[in-house]
Amino acid sequence: MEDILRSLGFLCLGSRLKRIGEQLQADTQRVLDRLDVRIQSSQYPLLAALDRLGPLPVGELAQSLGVAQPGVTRAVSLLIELGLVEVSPSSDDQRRRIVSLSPNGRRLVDSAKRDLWPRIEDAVAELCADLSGPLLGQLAAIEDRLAATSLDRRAEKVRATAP
Amino acid sequence: MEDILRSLGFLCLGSRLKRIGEQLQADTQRVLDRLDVRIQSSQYPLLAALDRLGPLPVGELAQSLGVAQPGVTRAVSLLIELGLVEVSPSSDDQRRRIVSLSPNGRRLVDSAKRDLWPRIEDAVAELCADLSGPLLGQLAAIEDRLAATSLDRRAEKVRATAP
DNA sequence: TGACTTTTCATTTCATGTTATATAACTAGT
DNA sequence: ACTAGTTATATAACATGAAATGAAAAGTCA
Repeated sequence: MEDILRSLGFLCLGSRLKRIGEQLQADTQRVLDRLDVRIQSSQYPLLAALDRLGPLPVGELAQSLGVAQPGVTRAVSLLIELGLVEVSPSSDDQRRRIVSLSPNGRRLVDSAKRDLWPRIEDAVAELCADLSGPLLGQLAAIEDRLAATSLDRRAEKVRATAP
Repeated sequence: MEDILRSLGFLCLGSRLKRIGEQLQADTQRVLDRLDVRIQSSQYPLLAALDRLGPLPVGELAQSLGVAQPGVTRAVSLLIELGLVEVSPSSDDQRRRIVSLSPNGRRLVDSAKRDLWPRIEDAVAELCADLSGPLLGQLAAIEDRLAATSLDRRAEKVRATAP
């Protein structure tokens, strides 16, 4: 069965990037599910941003993640319910709501930095190893490699071989 | 403002690919809006698949597009409402619904192939021109170029310079 | 032939992105 | 200090992806 997005090349690059990205996220989610982490893989970038940059107002968080502000507002509400982040009003500007990691969120991030993220990063790095040349060719290689061995299988192998 | 997804590299490659893909699609949508084409840019791959492969049942359409079947069912319903595709039952298997371009859909695809798609393809090709080396570097270059000149602006320029 | 399994598609539910808009707080100009 | 504009966030409406589930048709096998 012909892969239309691949055949169309540059014309459908947007759809194709989205498709590959979604597959990577879905595979990452499977890794999380297997480890009984109960958050969505897509929430990690927000937590990582708070970890890296410290407490931030909603708007700056959106900017640093490169997404629209309503998406961050919604994600923050969800993470508050899960008890992973907290919000406090800014002292000098009552409109701003400063988002920060809660103690539980801190623990989650610390353990992810130690145990989870390196594994995923290694799996993705392995997936992209030795790629070079034009973008479309690299994307095709990634798709082929993913079809042969999904990212979550790779993540297991990485763990198995790491000391 | 630090771009977290970029800083995190391979760890958030999935989110990053999605983000770039969404931006490309949004820019493409702006090109369509300006030309008063009233369909979503994300519908074009489906129409292109029917154009390239001829009438197809829903399942094979989903497979050739690399998306899940419910997405295709929904997109087809929408395109039927717009009068761009038609569905007919398969003669030998009553479960299958064969999707094909309607006369209006045929006209839309033909005009897009002539006027629209080459312009978008050229703009994306220009966006990705002269890229080489590691994937993350190419993605960063694409993001930087898009930030400097959006894809819809590039599409206009391409048209302006083409004879 | 009749019961069980598989296949195909539709529907539902949910996650997450967008844009548009409402509201509250801040800022400036008179 | 009042009015007008701007900014920060929340909310609503919509688009689109996935997974789970349901229902009908086809296939299989005793």
